[in-house]
Amino acid sequence: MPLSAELTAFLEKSRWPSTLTESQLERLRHDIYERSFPSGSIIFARGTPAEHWFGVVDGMIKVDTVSPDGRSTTFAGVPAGAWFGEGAVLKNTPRPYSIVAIRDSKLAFVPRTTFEWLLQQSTSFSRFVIDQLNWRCGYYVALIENRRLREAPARVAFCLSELFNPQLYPSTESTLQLSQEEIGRLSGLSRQNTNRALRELADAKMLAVEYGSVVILDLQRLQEFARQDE
DNA sequence: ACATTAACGATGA
DNA sequence: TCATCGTTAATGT
Repeated sequence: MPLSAELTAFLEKSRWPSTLTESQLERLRHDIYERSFPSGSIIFARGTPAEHWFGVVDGMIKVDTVSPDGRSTTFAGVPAGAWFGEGAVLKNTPRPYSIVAIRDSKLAFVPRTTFEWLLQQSTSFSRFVIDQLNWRCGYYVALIENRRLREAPARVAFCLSELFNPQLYPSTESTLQLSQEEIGRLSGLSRQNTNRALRELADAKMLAVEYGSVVILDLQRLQEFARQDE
């Protein structure tokens, strides 16, 4: 069965497939498949076995947990163009987080056996996965620093600007279709605080607030504002 | 004090 | 009609 044009284009713009040999690509094309999820749907609940590595072809997903009393914490937002889930696949343990579609989304599924096979077959693929894990680690170190030392606007600036991390999220578009509620979850702030922080950032012309989305106007200043220590 | 939650009307898709 | 937004009031630590 031939791949859809959309999935083919997605693989072509991803960094790692171009480093594979033709026979490795052949197996990848054979094993990979695509599925769609409506906004708000739970793609995988916490605790389900990690049988796949994922690419976000379209839309946006988040990784979060829900406590017994119904409150949720978001650990990461993953925009279109990114690959994720290697941690749980490598450990071969149940997923410690839920994966939820924030918008209507399309995901590429790479089965665990294919993923493991590529790791063994291709040093450049292994290197891609190592780099990916390393950048994630760096992200969480910076996140902890940011959250302990900075005020709300800088926290929001950090979470938004990190969605443009070229290694982890290489093709994020400047309009982020995120409600202020979701941005609050990502930043660890209430919606009301998020709203105030966003309008401060908008006053400084770093971004523009629109209905159901924010438009990044000056990514460099947003990054500087997120990281500068005061 | 301060942030978070609750609650409200207004407004956009 | 429903989601989202901006604001104010109540609540909690």
